Amino acid sequence: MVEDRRPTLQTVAARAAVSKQTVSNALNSPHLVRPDTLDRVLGAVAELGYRPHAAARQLRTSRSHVVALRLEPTADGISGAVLDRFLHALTEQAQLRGYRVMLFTARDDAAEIAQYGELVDELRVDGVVLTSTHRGDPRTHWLAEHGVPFVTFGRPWRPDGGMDLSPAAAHAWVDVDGATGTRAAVEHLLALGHRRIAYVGWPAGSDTGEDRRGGWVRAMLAAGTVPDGELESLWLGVPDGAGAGAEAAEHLLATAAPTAFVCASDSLALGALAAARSTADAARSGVLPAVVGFDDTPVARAVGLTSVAQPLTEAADRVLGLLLGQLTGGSTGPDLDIADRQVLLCPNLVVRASSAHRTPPP
Amino acid sequence: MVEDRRPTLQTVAARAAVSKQTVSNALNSPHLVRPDTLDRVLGAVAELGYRPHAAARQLRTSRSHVVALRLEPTADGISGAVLDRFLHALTEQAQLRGYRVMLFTARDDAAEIAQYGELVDELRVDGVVLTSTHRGDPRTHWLAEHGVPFVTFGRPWRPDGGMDLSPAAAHAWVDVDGATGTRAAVEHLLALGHRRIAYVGWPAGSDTGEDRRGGWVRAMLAAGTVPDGELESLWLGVPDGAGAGAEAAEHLLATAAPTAFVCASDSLALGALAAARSTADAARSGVLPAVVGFDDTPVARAVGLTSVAQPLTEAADRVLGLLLGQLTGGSTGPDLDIADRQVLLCPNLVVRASSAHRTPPP
DNA sequence: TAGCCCGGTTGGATCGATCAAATCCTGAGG
DNA sequence: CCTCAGGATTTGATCGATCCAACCGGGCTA
Repeated sequence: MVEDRRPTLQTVAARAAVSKQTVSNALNSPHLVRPDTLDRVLGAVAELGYRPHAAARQLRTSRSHVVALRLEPTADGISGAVLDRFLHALTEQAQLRGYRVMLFTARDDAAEIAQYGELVDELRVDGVVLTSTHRGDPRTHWLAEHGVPFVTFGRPWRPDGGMDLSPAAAHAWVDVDGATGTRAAVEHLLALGHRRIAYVGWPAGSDTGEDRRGGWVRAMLAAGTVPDGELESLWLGVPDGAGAGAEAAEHLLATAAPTAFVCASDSLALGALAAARSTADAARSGVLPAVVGFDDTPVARAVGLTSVAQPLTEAADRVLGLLLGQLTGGSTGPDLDIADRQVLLCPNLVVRASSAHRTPPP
Repeated sequence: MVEDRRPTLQTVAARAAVSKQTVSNALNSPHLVRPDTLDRVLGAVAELGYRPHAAARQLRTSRSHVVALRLEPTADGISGAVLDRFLHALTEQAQLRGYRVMLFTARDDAAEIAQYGELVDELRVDGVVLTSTHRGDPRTHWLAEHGVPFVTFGRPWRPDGGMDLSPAAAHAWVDVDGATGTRAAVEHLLALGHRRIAYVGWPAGSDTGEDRRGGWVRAMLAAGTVPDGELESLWLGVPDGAGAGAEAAEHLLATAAPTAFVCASDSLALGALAAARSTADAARSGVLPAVVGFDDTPVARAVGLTSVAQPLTEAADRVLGLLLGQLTGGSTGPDLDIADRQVLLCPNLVVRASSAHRTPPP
């Protein structure tokens, strides 16, 4: 309550018997200040508990040291936790580097762009982090056109589903290689002796989905444990959710007799697990099909589900690194080679009880 | 790319042939401006796409229109989703009212207070939203002493576990009445015919835990379906987590023969559900004990678990209402009656398959 | 000794908005 | 015709920091 009043540069300057400019230099460019003056000034700063006024600084420098992130509209599924953990890591990393994260929400891409307009025009944020990139994403184009520094967590996808390599899409991004994740899952199951490994994923049209399915397809082809022609009957694409996952798994069990499932998400996997259990119970065979999920959400941990974990902390780290590179390097500086601005991280498999047993049915 | 340069008040003023002050008035106090001038000015604003510079405004008014929220250190459990949904709602509400949410993290209370110091001293935020209040919380005292407007999501708890009613704790808060939630759960189960309803909660020492357990105790005493003396043997306190929940439930099933479980969290409930299933299987009785969780996390939805849902959207709404009331009303204005600044919301029960069957074992 | 360079320091202008007070208008009243 | 009240508008100062150009004193060269 005894708050006299915020100390300003002027206050500190008076205290240290120098001009305010010298105080500013002491804090921002210490090498310009003579050592003894520096000590005196820093002493005064400490005594008074001086902190620069963010708005004043920003007004002059037009850097806010804030980055914006859109909070997805109530990610209802279990996988909502993925963005959540990414957000954590991002906030932590930002803080470490002297930046802060500001949130906003938007119902759709158009609304999101409107928000960008607001945030950028008001000069509230220096840069933007985008998640959930999708085909023909209008947001990246808008940002690029308006010269807003940004990095996406997610690859730029072309309308046809491939990766967009056009100049407009040549922005910095970080992503996790889903295909490698599902491939690792398949190989893990192969090593356990499974041969007929099914895949429960999403309907065609989802980029991330195709990515993950691709890993399964290639790993299965490479293994050759199933005739190539039969592969098509070993997978199903359904909307995300435990219920849909259960139905899909049941159907596959009935029609294709797999001994293990690789799933595109933990929600699907949770359903598959339930289906596997009830079927095994019904048959009284006692041998449970193995199940592997994706995203390593808290649920996976809770129910002992093997899952592919995305390195979210590292992703956040890299995203922020790239973004801050753009901010400090400036557009004039020698740009990083494009390859260095596009990062593909490898996920890793967390093995738990749902795939621990070594005894696939014959 | 054709960005001429941000329009400023001056630009707009020139365009509308008035002084910049008039433009400012047109935007902030339209009633001071003659209707025809107002039109002209607003026209110019629209044409130029003018947006006030947040930092400049803040420098003058010392209001940032930003509120701070601490992101808990990777809430690993399933219940992390609670804060997540609260965060969503808060961001949305804030945006609706012209505010934004800024995040930060802190390892512990001390670090959190340090962050407050930074955010407040730099005048980055106008107010703070606190979550997870606990006994003898040092954060509220710090904020109160430093005259920082804040609202907590969570009641102020006394060191002895009661509610803190001391002047220092007379701050604005919003919370959800856990006791009412567990009571509703019990009554729901009673209506289904259950009589021996067990409780799986956390060890004594958690305020929220005591709150929730209290609801169960009172509801059971009121129902009188179990001799008062036996109540103590019908509950267990264990650390949060599905594993612990399963063990606790198994133990209770073996020692106290309950036909239903009320749990302090969805994680515990998930464990209880698993225990219930395997025990029922073992006995081949075919009748599953009912289970009710708490928090209505996505997992509950996924596995069909009845759960007590917190009205998080409303909570966020009220929190923001209280906070903005402090900000705009100012400390000079007639303070709200204390009763109006402390809001206790009622959760509601979402009934799903885990408690839908009408046939408790005899 | 005058002239120059240079590290260290200083005063003043500036960023873009708002606040406070002065000024301009306009119509009513004397 | 002049005064005056009152609203509408403008002028000038201000928030707190950084940028820029000028300044100062000493060491060096010529």
